[in-house]
Amino acid sequence: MNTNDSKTPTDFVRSIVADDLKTNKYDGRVHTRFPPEPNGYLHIGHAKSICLNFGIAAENDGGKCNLRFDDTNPCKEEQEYVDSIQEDVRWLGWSWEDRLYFASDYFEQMYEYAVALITKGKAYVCDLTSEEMSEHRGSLKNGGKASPHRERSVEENLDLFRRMRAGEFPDGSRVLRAKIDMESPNLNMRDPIMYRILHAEHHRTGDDWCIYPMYDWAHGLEDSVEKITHSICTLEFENHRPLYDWFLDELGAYHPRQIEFARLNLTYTIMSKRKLLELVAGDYVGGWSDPRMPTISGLRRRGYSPEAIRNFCKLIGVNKFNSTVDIALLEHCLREDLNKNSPRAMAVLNPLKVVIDNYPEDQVDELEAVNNPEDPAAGTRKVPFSKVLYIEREDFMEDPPKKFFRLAPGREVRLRYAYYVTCTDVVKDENGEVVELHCTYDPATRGGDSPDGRKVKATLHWVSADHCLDAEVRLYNNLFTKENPDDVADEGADFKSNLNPDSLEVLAGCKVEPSLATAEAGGRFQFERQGYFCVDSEDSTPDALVFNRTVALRDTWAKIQKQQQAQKSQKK
RNA sequence: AGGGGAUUAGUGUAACGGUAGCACGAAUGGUUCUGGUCCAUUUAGUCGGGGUUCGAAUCCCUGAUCCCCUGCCA
Repeated sequence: MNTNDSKTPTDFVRSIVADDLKTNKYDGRVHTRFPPEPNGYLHIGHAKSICLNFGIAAENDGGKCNLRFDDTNPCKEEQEYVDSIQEDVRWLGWSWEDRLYFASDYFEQMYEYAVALITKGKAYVCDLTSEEMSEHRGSLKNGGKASPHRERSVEENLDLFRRMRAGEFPDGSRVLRAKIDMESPNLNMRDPIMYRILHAEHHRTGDDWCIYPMYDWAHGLEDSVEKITHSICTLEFENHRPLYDWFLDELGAYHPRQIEFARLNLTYTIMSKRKLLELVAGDYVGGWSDPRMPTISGLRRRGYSPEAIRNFCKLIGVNKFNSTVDIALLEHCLREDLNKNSPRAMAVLNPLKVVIDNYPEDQVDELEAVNNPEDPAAGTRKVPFSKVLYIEREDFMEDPPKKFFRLAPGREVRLRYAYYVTCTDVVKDENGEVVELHCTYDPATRGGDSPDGRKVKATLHWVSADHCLDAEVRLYNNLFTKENPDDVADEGADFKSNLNPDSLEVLAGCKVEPSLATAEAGGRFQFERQGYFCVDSEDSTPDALVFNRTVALRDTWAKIQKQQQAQKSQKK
């Protein structure tokens, strides 16, 4: 079945949207938003949210989705993140058209709304220190107690708040709080802070402001100003919804509906921006776009296609309970897309020299190879064949076990698109290491088929020694050794103790077919019988090719080998 | 005696009182000039206990388990 064509999944969020459309709750409008804080790079978990928000907008007539930066905390946010986020959303294939917004653009409006709330007697300036406020807040089981400043007059509050904005008070000396209910079992309703004083430079507003709005106060207003219909966020904000509703109701402002869904978890992966930042800052990886990172930029550099990621997001569904998706599902979506769309090439990662003894010394055959068996339109190309070749070292065994179908002394195999060859001799060095093979070829099998109908059990990839290009190949494995990287053995250890020391393996001296000379940065290929690879977009040059392994092909031989080894060790 | 949310094969999800289905994974076989792809088959589930009903994953009661909430983060 072609999962790309599978119809749009129905989930509880889409059901709510459909119901609201039916009852004409928002005049038939559907307007969502993706509201990242620009304090890190986007990752595959964000892709789930992006596909949900932009997806819902795209599926409904006239539906819109805004890209909005929730830049209300100047201490953590940077322009670099603003830029990368836009690049990533675009690369994933979505468009916010002309609706690029910043929460910081609404600061003035938010200020006026705050004045309105103060005037209504529903907000007050509080001078408690953060420690005192924490004490006053009470605990999960016990109610809080009122701040001594709770009953300040409207006039005094207005004056104090104006002076907060004017910069008359130092950081942390005062806050503006909503006057709600210090007894509420929901801690978020115990007179939450709306504004704090922060004499910090904001990446967009500079030093225009020294008071900054808190999330709960700001976010609903942002949604309201943009006339969002469905404000989709993650589960941990469920407890904040009463506050979201309270602010908008007290203000009598346009009121979107907040809906919470479960964030994505993936096996062998961390999704916390804080932890990802820790890996980058601590040089555990080569940056946000390291191909081992679950960031969109990392996946892109690794060779993922946007289609694969979008299809993955479609398959995982949307729900209200936490779950952890098997990374194998992501890789399945990847292979499915790459299999259909990547041109094939031959590349020998771990070369073993082969001399075809009965092949003429200076002859070169130009053999025709299929570019993509899944796509006839991709056409064919010529691959040069000559007397000295390289094959994959692991495609030869001197003493092959059962079920090993590849080359061995005296055995005949096919060289893909070329000839049948038979191994006649094995050359070893002083350590007994195989360094060269001698074979004979059957000229009648040119192109790869035997006119007498003779069968071989294996087809090997190869390159011509005189024509091939050298390349570096980077093999990637899971960044963590544990399904759940936070599952740490020792007290005091953290997720970094589960980092996989073999997450990157660099292979030098790989031999690739000459057609790859013109491969463009980021270009994706299937190296036949091995996996999907792409030209590294940062380090590859025409003189020094670098390929990243995006994902290996499924490998049943590896499974058989594992079984055989398991059986062997059982017998012992 | 805090509040909120949730629980369907190994994993992720569907079924909205009417045959528990799909995908991934795993296993087996077939096809194949990639041990890939493709095809076929198999595997395996409603958190427990009560009820309501002709009929319950779905409604009610009850218990268990998991997640979130005491930042001047979002």
